[in-house]
Amino acid sequence: MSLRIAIFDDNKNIRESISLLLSTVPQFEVVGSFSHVLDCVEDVKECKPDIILMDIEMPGMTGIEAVVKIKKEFPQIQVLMQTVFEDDDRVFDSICSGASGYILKNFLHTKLLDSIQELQYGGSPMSPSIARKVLNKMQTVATHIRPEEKIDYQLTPREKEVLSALVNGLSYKMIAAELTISYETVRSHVKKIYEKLHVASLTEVVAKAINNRIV
Amino acid sequence: MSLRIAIFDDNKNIRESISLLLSTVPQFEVVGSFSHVLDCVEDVKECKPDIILMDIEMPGMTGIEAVVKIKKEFPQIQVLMQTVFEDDDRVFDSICSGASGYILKNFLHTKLLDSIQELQYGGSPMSPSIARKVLNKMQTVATHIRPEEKIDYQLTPREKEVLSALVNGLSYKMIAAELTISYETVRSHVKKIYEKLHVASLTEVVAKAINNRIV
DNA sequence: TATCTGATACCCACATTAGGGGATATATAA
DNA sequence: TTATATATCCCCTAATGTGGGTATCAGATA
Repeated sequence: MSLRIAIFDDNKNIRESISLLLSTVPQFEVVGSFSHVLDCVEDVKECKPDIILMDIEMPGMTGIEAVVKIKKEFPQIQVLMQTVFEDDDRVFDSICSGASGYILKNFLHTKLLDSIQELQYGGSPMSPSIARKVLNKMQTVATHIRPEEKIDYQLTPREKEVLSALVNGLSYKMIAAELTISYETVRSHVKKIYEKLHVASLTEVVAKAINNRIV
Repeated sequence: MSLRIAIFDDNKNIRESISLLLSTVPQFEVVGSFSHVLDCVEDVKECKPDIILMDIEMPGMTGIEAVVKIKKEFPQIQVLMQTVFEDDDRVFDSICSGASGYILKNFLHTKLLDSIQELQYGGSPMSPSIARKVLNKMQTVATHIRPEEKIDYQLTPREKEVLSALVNGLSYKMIAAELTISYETVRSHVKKIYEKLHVASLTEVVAKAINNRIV
């Protein structure tokens, strides 16, 4: 069973040398080769690739934006980003866009064939330095979103209801109506919430509630 | 220049076969081989490895906990996790613990040597399926922390300053003092912000600002 | 039984924010 | 040269929130 591959790269030489390289593997079939991604969705619809090799820097629209569009239409297609750059933003954005692999161009000649096969078998080929960046990012992101602030403020169920209503922008009156309790009761709950969260204004409550994912 | 390697694995056969494998490379030197991690910090202090091969499942303390301790004391040491398991939690926890690579044991015989070298040169070796898991996690985490709705509300720089002060819980008075403008000016800005964000109360402003990461 | 907590409700006095105006100065764009 | 946008300031009234209390009642706990 052959594997259909499409190439997006604004450099003609690179497209051709990649094609040549791929042609050495019998089951690889280059079904499309494009110099820009302005019509990428149509192009992909036409040539129906299993795997796309996507350059990042291209005129008009970047490969990253293209991947977003393509993955939206054809989520099953695997995209391998290839670029000369390895700045954090590009790497991170590529991953978020839905790419399944990311290799630097100076690894192309030695690793491209392996990478494609790895993709095919459910792996995510990455150049070593990219893999390291990804892991580091994971670490910082994880310790950033997870940890600490998952303090338990010991809010009662009712207080949590009030709190989430507050975060949704309701006034005390509206909350009273919503929960069918009196305005004064809402006030009592809010006072308790203030105590428990150690804050002194509604805006602080809302900020703290959202940032600490209490609601 | 030789590379000092330590092994932590409760299975004696595995430790020995790894040692044997590593001994085929002249510049690799196995400086320690341990069946548990209960004294890992002391062990590491003693044998001073550059790289540690860490099994996850071990009696007493898991490899993941051990990595946390080791990286705290010796942050420059590179740790390669090796395990038969690839459930999301273990993988994710390992990465958060500070490991620089993660390979499955059934790849040990073919990939261990390459992996160690990759580590040495600043890469992060991962078995293909692990790499995929990591990328997927990144995607979900990323889309979770930076949710789409990055709508541009066209706030002016000054309005953004006011907004971020609001989110930090400051009152109009305090903001006025902070920005050295009058209370009334703060009010004017806030009015504008209300218009632009289509909201009608401070709490909504704060909630919207945080959720859409305007600030 | 006595005490505590969660949820409910009320009062008063004061502070702050909301909503409706209008005004001035400056720079930039049409 | 009018507009337009930004940033600044002011007034007044109504609505809402803040801080200090007190009180009832049910249910769990000591």
